[in-house]
Amino acid sequence: MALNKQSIRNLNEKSVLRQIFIGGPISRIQISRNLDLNKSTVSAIFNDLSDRELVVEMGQGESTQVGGRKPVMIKVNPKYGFTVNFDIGFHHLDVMGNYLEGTAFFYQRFDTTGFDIHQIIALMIKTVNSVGAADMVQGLLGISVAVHGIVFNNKVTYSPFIDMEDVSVYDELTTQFEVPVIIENEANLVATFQRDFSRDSHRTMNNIVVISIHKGIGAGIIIDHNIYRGEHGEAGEIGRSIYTMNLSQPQQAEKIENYASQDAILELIKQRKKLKQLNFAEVASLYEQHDSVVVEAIKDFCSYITTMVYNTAISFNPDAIYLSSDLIENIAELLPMIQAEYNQLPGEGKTDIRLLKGAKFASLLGGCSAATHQALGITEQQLKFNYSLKKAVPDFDEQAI
Amino acid sequence: MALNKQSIRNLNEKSVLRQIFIGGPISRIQISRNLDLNKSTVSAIFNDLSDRELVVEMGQGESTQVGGRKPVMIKVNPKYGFTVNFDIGFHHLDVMGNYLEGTAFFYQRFDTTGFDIHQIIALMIKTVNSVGAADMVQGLLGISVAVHGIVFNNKVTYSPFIDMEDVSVYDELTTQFEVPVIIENEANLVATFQRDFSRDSHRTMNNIVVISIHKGIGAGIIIDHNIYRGEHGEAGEIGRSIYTMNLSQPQQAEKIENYASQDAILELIKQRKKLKQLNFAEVASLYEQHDSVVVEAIKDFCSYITTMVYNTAISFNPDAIYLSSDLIENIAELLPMIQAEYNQLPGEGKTDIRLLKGAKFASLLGGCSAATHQALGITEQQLKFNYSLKKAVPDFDEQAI
DNA sequence: TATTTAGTTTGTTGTTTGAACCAACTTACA
DNA sequence: TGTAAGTTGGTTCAAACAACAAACTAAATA
Repeated sequence: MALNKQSIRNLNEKSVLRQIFIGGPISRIQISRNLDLNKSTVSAIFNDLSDRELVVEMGQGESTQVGGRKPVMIKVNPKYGFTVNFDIGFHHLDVMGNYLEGTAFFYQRFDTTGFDIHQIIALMIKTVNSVGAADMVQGLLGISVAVHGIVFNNKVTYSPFIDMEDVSVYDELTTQFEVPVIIENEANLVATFQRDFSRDSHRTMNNIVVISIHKGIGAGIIIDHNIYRGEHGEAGEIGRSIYTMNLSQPQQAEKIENYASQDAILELIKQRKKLKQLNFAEVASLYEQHDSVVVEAIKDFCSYITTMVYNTAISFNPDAIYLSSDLIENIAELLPMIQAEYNQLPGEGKTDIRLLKGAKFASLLGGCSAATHQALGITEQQLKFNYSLKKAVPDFDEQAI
Repeated sequence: MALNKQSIRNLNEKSVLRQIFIGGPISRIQISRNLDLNKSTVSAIFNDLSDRELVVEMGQGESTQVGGRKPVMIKVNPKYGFTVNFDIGFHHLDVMGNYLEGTAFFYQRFDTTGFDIHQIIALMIKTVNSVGAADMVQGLLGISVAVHGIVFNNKVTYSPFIDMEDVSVYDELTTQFEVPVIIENEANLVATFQRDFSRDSHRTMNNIVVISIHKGIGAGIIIDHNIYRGEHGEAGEIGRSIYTMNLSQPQQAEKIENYASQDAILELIKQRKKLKQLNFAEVASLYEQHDSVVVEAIKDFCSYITTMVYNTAISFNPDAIYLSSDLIENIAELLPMIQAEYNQLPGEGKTDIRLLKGAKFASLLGGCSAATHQALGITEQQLKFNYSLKKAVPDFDEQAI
């Protein structure tokens, strides 16, 4: 498609809106300079956006220079509307409500043990209806759902933990609420979170990979600022990789997540120590006590992860690889161990390996980003969001992020 | 950057030119329909392009319908100019001259055994000067160089087979010829060839991976129609992957290409059979004779490749994976063997595994595409080229492609 | 001749642009 | 303290320009 008349203003409008989004409070003149658009054009577009109440003026900025009129600072109107974002976990449903610029105003975790997919969807619908935010121009703008499985075109094509019974979450929510609905793989949303909410890097990252290690192992891949899904949404399912070169019996090849996932490690420890129950805090505690079974299991875990990280770095050569794992988060020694082992492997100028900060709300916030992109029609370009949870999760320490 | 006034016409001009490129002979009205641009706009843009002699009218098309004026067909002007494209091999330098639309008019292979990089560059410069094509509007439009190594931003950062001595091929050629010069990794150019020259698929492929198995093993990755290079041009160096999970001694981890590359397999056979010399045709012949050493080595080779292909398919989930390998090309049984073993591995709706057709000239033609893109300033969008070698390589059977 | 389709011409519309202008601020200086 | 000069932000408005729609010409079929 070429540029016909409508698309021009449309695109420039989105570019200006994006500048206001990512540039925080910003003046018209600065937008004009950033976009190489005439300032009168920017003014005209601002007036349109302002008429639609998408953006608001917010007092004057500083004239730090040699004098001259102070700029009028512009920002996204947080009262324009909000998104509601879900994460369907194994035994819980997480919900977060976010204003347009990302600030969370609501968070809740529901226990869904024993729920089937119909009950979960009913709970989602009920929750969306209850999460009204007052004084909004538009109200609900979009809904996102993080799914632990494979998703393609808003359809869940593979769900190892929850039985989807051929129910389409997308259809159910779309018919109920007439706003954009996004169903997306959890690892992809975590990667989106890292891209749009993180402040952990000064340099701009074009390509990042998030390796999410929980029940299984999956990678969320951002290439050229966009989620890379592959042909059927199956890209990054690196837990299914085969590392055992058992040449004589290819049929017996086993995927790596069968022994390298957190669940596999926990299961191993439980078996060896003949335990019924075991959680990550307990593993961490046993590890601190130098329990030999746990130490050995963790050491193997690190080696597996290191190899996977190394091969992923080689395949994708991203700017950084982020690890999202409760085990690694709970045992402080693990990340340095993995990094040390990684650095022993051949190669120069190795990829940065980092711990994903703020993993607890990552998929929800990533979903907020995806839903907001969709709601504003800015699907091609990256946005940057406010990281502010204090209203929704008062006891959460944001400084740690 | 937003759309300022200059960029609009510029972009539409490129869109029209691209239509003419990929749409073969095409009429103004068809372009207008394809691009959703008014036909008068298309006419105006055509006149501009025609004034610059980039495109030419070529007689009338058919009016297959119920009557009406016949359309005037338009095509790219093959006499506008040409590109010169090199492949620096281990012991040879390949050169091809191509008209704007891809047709090869010149091909030569030079033996460069014993040459250092200075001599190779001197030979390249001499060759470009001699490859004048007559009656060209612009003459030389661009130069491409395929390199077996890692390239980033037109700089060779790693060259395992040729000593680059800190010489910049890019600088040498750019100062000598004032046209765009492109230095690019060989596997990336082969992937570009597959994208832009291949006729082997009806469906449009967004994402493809070419695995090039020669002295080493590297992948050329096309994501969303563009070469994916990664942060430092190192993406797809999958030969460096580690598959041995020797947990106790990570230092001893060995990269897969040390035993899965063609050179490794040939070396193994040579050792076991105590041979001094061995080429692919001889291996093929020994394999047909059921030579046990060769059969076993080839069987292992297939298993290694299958595993690499499987893991690559899992990581990237591309539309198809193409294999470029002399061994697989020379022994007809190999591809079916790999495919069969691949299909035994778990997973549904598996990625297509295919043999790259026309491997011999793939990097040159991929370079032609890259150089032409650059010369026309169409870097964001895909072009499709004419596959015609008969003028340059009369004895080559194009039907096999 | 009626109808259909391709392409051109011409005047209209919408968008960016540049220049002039107004607004508001800082600094210098009387 | 007051005022003029200089600087920067933002608005207004006519001009430029690209895409567009409509009317037209050209050339085909039935």
